Amino acid sequence: MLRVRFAPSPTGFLHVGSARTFIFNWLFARRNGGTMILRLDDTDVERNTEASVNSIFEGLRWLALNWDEEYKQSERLNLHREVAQAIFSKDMAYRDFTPAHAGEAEKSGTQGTWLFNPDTRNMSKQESDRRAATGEPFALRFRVPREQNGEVRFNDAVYGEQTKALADIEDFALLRSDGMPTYHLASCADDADLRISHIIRGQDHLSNTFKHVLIFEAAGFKPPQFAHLPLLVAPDGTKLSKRKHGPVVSVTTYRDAGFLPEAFINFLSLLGWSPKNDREFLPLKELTELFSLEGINRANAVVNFKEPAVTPEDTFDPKALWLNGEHLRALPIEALCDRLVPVVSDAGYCVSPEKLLAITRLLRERIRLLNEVLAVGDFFFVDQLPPYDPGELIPQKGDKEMALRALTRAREVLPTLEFKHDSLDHGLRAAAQELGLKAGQMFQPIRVAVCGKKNAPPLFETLEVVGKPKTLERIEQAIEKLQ
RNA sequence: GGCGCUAUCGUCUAGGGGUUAGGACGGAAGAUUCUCAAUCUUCAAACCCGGGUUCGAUUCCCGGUAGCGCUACCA
Repeated sequence: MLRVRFAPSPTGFLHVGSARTFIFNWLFARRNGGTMILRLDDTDVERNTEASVNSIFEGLRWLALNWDEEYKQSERLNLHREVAQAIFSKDMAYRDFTPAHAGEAEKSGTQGTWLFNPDTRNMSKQESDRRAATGEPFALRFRVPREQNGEVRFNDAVYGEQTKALADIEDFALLRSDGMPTYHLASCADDADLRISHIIRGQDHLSNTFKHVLIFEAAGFKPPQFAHLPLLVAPDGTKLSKRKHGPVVSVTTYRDAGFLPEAFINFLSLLGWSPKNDREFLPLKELTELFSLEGINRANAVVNFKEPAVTPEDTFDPKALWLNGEHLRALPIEALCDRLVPVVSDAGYCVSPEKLLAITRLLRERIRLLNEVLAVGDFFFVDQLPPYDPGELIPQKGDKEMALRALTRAREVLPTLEFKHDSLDHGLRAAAQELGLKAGQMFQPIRVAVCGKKNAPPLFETLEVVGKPKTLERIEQAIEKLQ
């Protein structure tokens, strides 16, 4: 039975790297009829927050990819301790009475590599037992059998055969001095207990995997299949981090900007994985059918945002924006309209369903993010147009006088027309001809008058939606502006 | 410092002992059009460096360089 897990540690919001790991696990599970497990790796009491747990669920809920089982490591501490005890009883771990953080300076700082502390590693069983009996706190360390001169090996589904000399692996901790399991122990104990068959996770764990193999074997478990994913990095090449890169790496930033979850998933799936058939636009269904571990790449992938990020162009990878536009346009018009409802109402606008549907039709090819309807189609929603430069009313190769003539003629003609595409088309073209204007020279002043900007959807359809009273009112205002 | 991993257009990637090194985004130009967008066409744009192996390497091997990761009683 194929079982995979996504195991975030709740120390911040859900970021895109984690989301991608989740997505790859999900795709793999669904592709192969396996079980998707969500496990909160919350053994670091110091750094875990409830807010982070909520934020992770919030992000996952938005993705709308379901999981089948759910666990919390903090509720499984007995299991972790049992596994630690089993390893200790085989003498493959030992007590380290060094106070926490005491050896930090020598360990990490300078040039030498810290591997173990001979004093504690070689402490006699009698002394160890005696000191433990007095209640002196200790951490439990794995006794890496370095004297065997052997190596640890495993076969990674992405990176291939991996080996590392035992002599290069330090005596890592299994239990902290407060009795809490470390990540390595808890993770392996749970993976074994939950019968995880494939561990798909970030490449930052590739080096750790040697330790994990050691734990699995010491505890008598068969290690699962590992598949490490290349990291998602910022344009500067460093690993995406919440601290360094801020909200641009948060899943909720994408949600709040008006991404469609299916587009977001599509975008992330293409970072570090390829279907190898030149397809880029991939709905979830196809992604699920196409996904395989063989398509996973080994080199880190850059999420191409710009810093400092202010506009969507800066904040999001251009391909993400493009893909979202594609997914937007692939949606049936009613479905897109439904997605737009909360965007419009959250902005404080009140529009009838029929009108919003008509607006959706006009805007769908002009937006890449849901929220762009607000900026691109503001004139559909507001009563009073925001201020604009009256100079915009002046058409190509024309002057103020021409704009005025076009608008005054429009003011005369429009009341007599039915506000439907064909009627407006005939009426306004005829008017242009009478005035000796090109169609564009007639239309632009009207467009700017009604929309408050030069770039907008086609004129007749737009007027149809804006309606006769508002159109005339805005033309009137434009004429005043020009005079 | 030690160990591990990686290296194809600006970015995401395909490919692989002999190719005009393919696609996508983005960029440029053009077509279409009442503007914009969408759409279509075209163009510019890459095999990190040095040694091998070979008739022939971007591809295989070794070395270098660079980047990233791990090196915590974080995960």
